[in-house]
Amino acid sequence: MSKCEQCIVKQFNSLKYLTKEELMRVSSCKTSKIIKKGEVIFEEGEILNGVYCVKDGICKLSKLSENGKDQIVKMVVKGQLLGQRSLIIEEASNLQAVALNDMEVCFIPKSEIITDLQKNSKFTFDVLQEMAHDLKEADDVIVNMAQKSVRQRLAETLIYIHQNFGVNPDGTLSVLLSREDYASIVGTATESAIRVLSQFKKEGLIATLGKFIKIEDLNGLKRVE
Amino acid sequence: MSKCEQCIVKQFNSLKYLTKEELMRVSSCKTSKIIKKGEVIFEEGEILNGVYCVKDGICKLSKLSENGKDQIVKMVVKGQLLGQRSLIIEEASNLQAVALNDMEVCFIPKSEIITDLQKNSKFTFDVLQEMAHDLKEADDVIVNMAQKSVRQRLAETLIYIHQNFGVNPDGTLSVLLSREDYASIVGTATESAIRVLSQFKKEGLIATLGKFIKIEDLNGLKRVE
DNA sequence: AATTTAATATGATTTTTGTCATATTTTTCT
DNA sequence: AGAAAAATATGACAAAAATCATATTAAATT
Repeated sequence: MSKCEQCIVKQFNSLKYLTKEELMRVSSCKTSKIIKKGEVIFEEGEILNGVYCVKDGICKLSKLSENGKDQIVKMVVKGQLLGQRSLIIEEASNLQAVALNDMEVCFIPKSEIITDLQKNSKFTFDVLQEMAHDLKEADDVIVNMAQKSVRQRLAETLIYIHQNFGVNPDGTLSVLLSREDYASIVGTATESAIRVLSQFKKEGLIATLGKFIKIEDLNGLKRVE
Repeated sequence: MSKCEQCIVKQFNSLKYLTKEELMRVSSCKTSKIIKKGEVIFEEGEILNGVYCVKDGICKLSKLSENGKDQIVKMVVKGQLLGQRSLIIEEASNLQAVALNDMEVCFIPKSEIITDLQKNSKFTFDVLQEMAHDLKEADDVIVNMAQKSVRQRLAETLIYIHQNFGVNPDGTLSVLLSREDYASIVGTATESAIRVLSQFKKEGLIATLGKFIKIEDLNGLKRVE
């Protein structure tokens, strides 16, 4: 199995602040996992016994609302950690994680990482910084959810994905989401998401190549009201 | 001026993990402030040079949406810290803080607290835990905003205030909010908030005593759909 | 105390979004 | 390849919420 010390992925997350010794210890007890598209990584309410380091792929974090609909709260990509929060507050996960495409993740047991979290202050502070950043982003999502129209939210979602997760060589969004996923990010009915995307297409803001979406007019999308 | 070492308020936040020496240092450079109801503690976009420890009173944290409406994202009460996030990520505040009643706060300069944040691992870890908790709460708010009706959100807001901020001797909610504030928490038009509250009153779920709101039927509120 | 201003309240109407029904297309499975 | 299932699309209608108008009440100011 590959070693954490040499793993390029750790450069993108807080693990880069572990010392060589700490990394070797983590490396020796981590387990690598392949997760297929659509598979559940962990369930809402599940007690996590460690964190996942995403080596490849992307997943969605969602929460089941009382009305039975899933709400996607965040997407986690290659390079990021998954499940730190539950570990830190020692509670069951309040989110479900599902792979959006085939993934490769490393699982690091709680016992190995928790000491670093309490001893290595650089590491802890970096986790803290990332969490502060996530919180800021969450606040922005709250404001958008509360104040903007479905049309605006969907436009912004497309822009967000474009900017944060990149595009394929042909310019289509590299993250492939179903209409239901889009609805679940925006917090609307699937039919409404479909309708708005069709509208965007008619207006020339986006184009679809098979299942893929391509942003044709980024500034136009930014102007959507 | 009173001393942090003896201050009861610190028991409710991460400052309790500072050592006696650290506390004395903090105490010697903190400044105490009285903030009147309605006054701005800090503005959105303002660069904070420290954190506030709330000794008494309550304030709202809000963000101005692009459509010109304020969205209240969180309320901070006596015992809690204010402004940690901006300090941690070293960015301007993305929220505005306004006192909801007369407040007493202590301002701790950044320079004094940042070293503790990087050296005292117990302190850092506690801040991390609080932030993880806030993030979980923020996720729940996102789901509620996205999936629930204004009626439901307002009912839940009343319950939240009741449970977290307590009641006066006569049973009315101790936090006094305008209808506009309620609208701004729930993310709706002021008229809609007023309408729903009137409806709740007609249904016997709440009563109003002057400007104060009293929950008459907690279980009924919980059942609101 | 009288006047102005702000907050609360309510009706009428429009806009936005959700729901249900039903095609049509695409994917999956045997 | 062909059947079954799932995803996408669109129309018609209902429900929720926003907007605009206008009272009414309460608070602040002189």
